[in-house]
Amino acid sequence: MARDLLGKVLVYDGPAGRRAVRLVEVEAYLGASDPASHAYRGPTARTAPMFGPPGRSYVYFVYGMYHCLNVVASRGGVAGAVLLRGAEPIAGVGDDPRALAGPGKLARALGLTTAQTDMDLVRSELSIRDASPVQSSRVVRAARIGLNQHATTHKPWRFYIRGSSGISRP
DNA sequence: CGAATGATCCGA
DNA sequence: CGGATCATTCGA
Repeated sequence: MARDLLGKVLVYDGPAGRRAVRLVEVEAYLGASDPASHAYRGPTARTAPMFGPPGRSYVYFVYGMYHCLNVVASRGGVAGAVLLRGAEPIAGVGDDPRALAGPGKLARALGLTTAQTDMDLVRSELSIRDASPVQSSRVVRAARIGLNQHATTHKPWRFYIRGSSGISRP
């Protein structure tokens, strides 16, 4: 579940060395039942990772200048992914959480591009590691951000840690 | 092919 | 609120 990614540590051992952050904001996207999902209209070359096994990365390029990182998390055999939207600095990304507040900024701070799509997030240079669970009382559940009206489901599939400074929008 | 569009961000 | 800026997708 998307919510369970909160508090976990994302590590990228890239060309610039180790970069690590603590996830504080995520959004869930389903497949055919979710008009806002890239998997809504079936598989394409770009969205192929979303239809593969869970626990891998799906990175896409948008607006001609930003990359966004997702964790593939199919639900009962149905395509799905979790968009990583915000984090707090741990190592190698400076010390300003605002530089990690937003999916485009997060991917940029880590140095991720579509070259890092479809990677094994358990055992590769891009990985997610367990951390102590975040208390439910610290988690806020809300509507997702940035979707056009038609794709908006109004379902509360955005999760973030209350009070964190690495959040894109309170 | 050509055109429209977008899970964003920044600055005015 | 609009501009930047281009890979991807869809229709002809």
